[in-house]
Amino acid sequence: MQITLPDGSVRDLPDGSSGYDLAQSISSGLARAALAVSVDGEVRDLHRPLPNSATVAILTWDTDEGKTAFWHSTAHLMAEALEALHPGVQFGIGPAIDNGFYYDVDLSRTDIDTLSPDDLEQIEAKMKELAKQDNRYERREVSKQEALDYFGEKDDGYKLELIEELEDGTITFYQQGNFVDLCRGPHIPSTKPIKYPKLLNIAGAYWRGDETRPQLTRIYGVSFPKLSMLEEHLERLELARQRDHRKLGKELGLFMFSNRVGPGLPMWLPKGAVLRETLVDFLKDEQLRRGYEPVITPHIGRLDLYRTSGHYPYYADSQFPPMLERGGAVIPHGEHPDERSHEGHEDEQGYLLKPMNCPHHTQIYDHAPRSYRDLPVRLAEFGQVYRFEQSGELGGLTRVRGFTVDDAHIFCTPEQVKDEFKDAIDLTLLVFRALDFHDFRAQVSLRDPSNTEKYIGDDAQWETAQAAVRDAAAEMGLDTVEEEGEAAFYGPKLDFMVKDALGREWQLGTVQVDYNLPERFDLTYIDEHDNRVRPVMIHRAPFGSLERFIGVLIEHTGGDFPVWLAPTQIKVLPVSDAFNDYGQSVLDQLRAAGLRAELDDRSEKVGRKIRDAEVAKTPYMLIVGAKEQESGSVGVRRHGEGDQGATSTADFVEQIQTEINEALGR
RNA sequence: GCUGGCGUAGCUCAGUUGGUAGAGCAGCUGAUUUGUAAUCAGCAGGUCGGGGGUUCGAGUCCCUCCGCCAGCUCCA
Repeated sequence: MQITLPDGSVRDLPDGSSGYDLAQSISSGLARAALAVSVDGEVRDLHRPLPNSATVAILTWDTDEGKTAFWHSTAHLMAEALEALHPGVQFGIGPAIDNGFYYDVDLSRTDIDTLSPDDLEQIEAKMKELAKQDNRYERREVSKQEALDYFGEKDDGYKLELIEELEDGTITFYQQGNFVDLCRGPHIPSTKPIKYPKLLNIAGAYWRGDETRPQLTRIYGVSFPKLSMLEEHLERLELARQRDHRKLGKELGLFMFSNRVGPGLPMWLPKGAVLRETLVDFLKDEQLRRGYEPVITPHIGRLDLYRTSGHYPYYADSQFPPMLERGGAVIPHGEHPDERSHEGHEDEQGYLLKPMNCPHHTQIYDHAPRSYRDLPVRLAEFGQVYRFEQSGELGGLTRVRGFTVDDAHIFCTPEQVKDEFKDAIDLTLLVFRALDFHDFRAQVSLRDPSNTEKYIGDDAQWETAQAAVRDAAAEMGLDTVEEEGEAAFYGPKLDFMVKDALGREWQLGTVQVDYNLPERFDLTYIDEHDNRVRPVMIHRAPFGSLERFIGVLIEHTGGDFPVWLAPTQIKVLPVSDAFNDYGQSVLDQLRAAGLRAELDDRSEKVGRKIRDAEVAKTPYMLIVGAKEQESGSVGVRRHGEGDQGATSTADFVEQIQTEINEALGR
């Protein structure tokens, strides 16, 4: 048989050889490291016979596919261990994920109701014991009937449901030891390399992701062939926890929550408020250059406003309940206001805390007749909005109930849409660059074609809008991924996704085209032929929300903000009380130059002052003592880098201002 | 909202089988006057998340509510 390797070289092997034979023929080292093979692009078990002529790549631990096979095999091993310890356990699905694997299990027929951390240790121990038996992962093709018969007795409908959906003739079982699972594979050759499994946590997960179906117990884990790899992995997890924005936000005094104020309602402490306002000023400045006009609108609006926009009552569950007008509420006889659903009644009057700013902005656009000569009209507002997120979804600054959108709505002619959309992308990229967000994903969020009634607007509008988003992204040279079903209910979006310290992806910046709201609010302008026509609306928010953005920013920087953003940029540290006056004069100079500086005039040793400033992640420390006082200079120390030597105060000011301007691209 | 875990001083955490709270840091006071990551001493600080129950006695056990965390579901 002729096997082609990815590098183009050809190997001649005896007919019927497996991937494992191929690996061995290359080198024994590679054979030991081999986890699976890719045959003409399809990932397969190492010990399956190869076709007579194929391109075969050996997949090792260094490849995603290799890791997937390893972790997925660990999931089977865990299932085997669990079944041995708790007979009667039923299994849902157990795939490999980015960083390990999980298996969903139903314990209802077993001797236990729930799993505790102690149980996990016990399962882990059993896994190690079973792994040592070095059982092969055996693949077996089975008929549908055979598959149904096998699981018929032991399964309340999980595997059976999966089997029902499969075509007869495509079904395979995998068995290692006494454990048999429905599985498409691939798997590693045997259990032996799974020496260091680690079960990390337990959570609930709905069967097939459907909240109306039973909730299973999901066990997350990871595994490695070497102890050092496991240790390194756990260390990385720990480092990620160190960068958690909730932890750093507390330590650096940036923001807080209060049970009395309410869950999901962040409050900004002085340092955090400075950080946030600096970000706001940065964007305001840039928007001014790009022809945006600031507006300010109230936090509430009449229910009718949202009836027109389509938000009320259809999104009632994710809004704070409406404030009904005194005497204006129409409450059916016998119904207590507190017991009413949030959906309300068509003719009741009242106000809603705004879940978004768009409806208000349409009214600003509409307050005066608009000419094509006026367009585009770009209305910008850092608008605070409120959404009643489900309690279990709240978390730190990344998912809150009250947040600030760096919102702008651009009203333009259909011809201007593409350029305006591109400029909004450009602005978003500028923001990302200024903050060193290089690792983001641009996602074109389209409507779900199989569920179009979730969205407002007709098909033609959607087609036009989706094409506009695609084109603009392509022309800006963005590498995009398309996701169906991720659109806003009023239009498609281009979303910028960034990961947090734990690898969870968050939507930050967003640009959206909207042909619907102008229609609903009957917005018009007079075109060059004196006709009243519809403008197109573009929604855009480079940060997305300040809260979420800053949460992710904290995790990216680990709290080491660039100088232009640092709440305290400089700390002046006199070596003793005798130099507090000189320190004060340095502080005055820094502040006069517009820099955010503080003086540490405590009766402490400099070592202590430096330590405190370092822990607070202050970018610059200026040590002042006799030498400096005499020559009018400062001893510069940079956070994390140590002593930078002495320089005149004026030179230092100039140097730091240059650094700031460069960071901002000015 | 669901499943599981957690909630002790401003922060990080101890608290044995139930016998009515303890440390370090931070804070305050005093001493020290300091040259590139923690000076010393003293003092003060807690309805142990809230409420209810069991008990002679509850931070420890039970119920309930609130909040936080992980995941699921959701996310205009």
